[in-house]
Amino acid sequence: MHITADDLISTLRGNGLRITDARRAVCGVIARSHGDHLDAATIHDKAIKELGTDLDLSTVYRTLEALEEAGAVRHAHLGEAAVYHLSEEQPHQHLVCRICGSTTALSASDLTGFLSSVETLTGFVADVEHFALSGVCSACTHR
Amino acid sequence: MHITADDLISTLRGNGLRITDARRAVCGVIARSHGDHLDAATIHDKAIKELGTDLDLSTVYRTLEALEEAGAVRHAHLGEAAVYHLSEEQPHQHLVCRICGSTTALSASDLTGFLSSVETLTGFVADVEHFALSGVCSACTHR
DNA sequence: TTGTTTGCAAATTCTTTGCAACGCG
DNA sequence: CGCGTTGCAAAGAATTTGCAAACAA
Repeated sequence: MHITADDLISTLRGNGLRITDARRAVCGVIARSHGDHLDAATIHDKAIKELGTDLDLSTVYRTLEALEEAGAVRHAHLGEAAVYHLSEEQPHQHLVCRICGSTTALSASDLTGFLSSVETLTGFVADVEHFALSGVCSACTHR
Repeated sequence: MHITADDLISTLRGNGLRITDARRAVCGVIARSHGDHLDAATIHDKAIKELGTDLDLSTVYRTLEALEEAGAVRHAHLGEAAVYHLSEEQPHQHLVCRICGSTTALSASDLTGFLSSVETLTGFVADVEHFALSGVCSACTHR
């Protein structure tokens, strides 16, 4: 089942945090972002639209931090800015083309073999989600 | 054979660039860094020692950019700051522990299988070097 | 000489932080 | 009411850029 804004709000409340309009807006944006990975600036813009009033970027960062501490949200580094997404999404490796900037995803099932061999070899439990893999996409290769 | 400072200097000269004390110092630092991945601030410090006189950080960045454009040097993102290294070094994946910050390397041979399957699946030619893989090292797992 | 480089300082980009006012519970 | 939250403005950290002076070729 999909996570809703209310689920996120409940998570915050469950962690003893107070519920404000700012947090409701950010939770709404994240909940509706399913599949997308948004950076703080984008979340900020969308939250302002959702809210009607203004909202400080630092509040967005603080809310994302709270959601991340609560385990509901995670962030990844695909390029310059960090992008945030629900932690329930299934892990996938991002492949970012250094030429055209496009992002391709590699599903979890295509990664398991690699990850278990990494763990066997080094004892390292990798979080593929966190950093993108840089490279050249097939379209740019054929040019 | 190992790349020397003079090789790097020749590369720059070959690209029509002028040779200055600043560039000689940066090339020297990079050439002697074999195996290490240094960030701009570290290269800056070492270059100043090598040079005796002062040297601006922006000059270090510009020299690294020139070396990178010439194809002699590449950079990777392991943490906050970018790190630079000779491009002749054999590709290896960096595994950075998000708990203790330690870095483990995974050799090229352990990666070929994974990389070729990525290419088969998506047509994406990955540059494992560029971004580190985040995760938890075995020492931190056992704690 | 002359077009490149450099140092310096300021601008940028993303993110964090201090603090007084504000508002949820 | 009391303490968590917010907005604001400023601090940071890494990197880039504009410009006039200095310098390699």
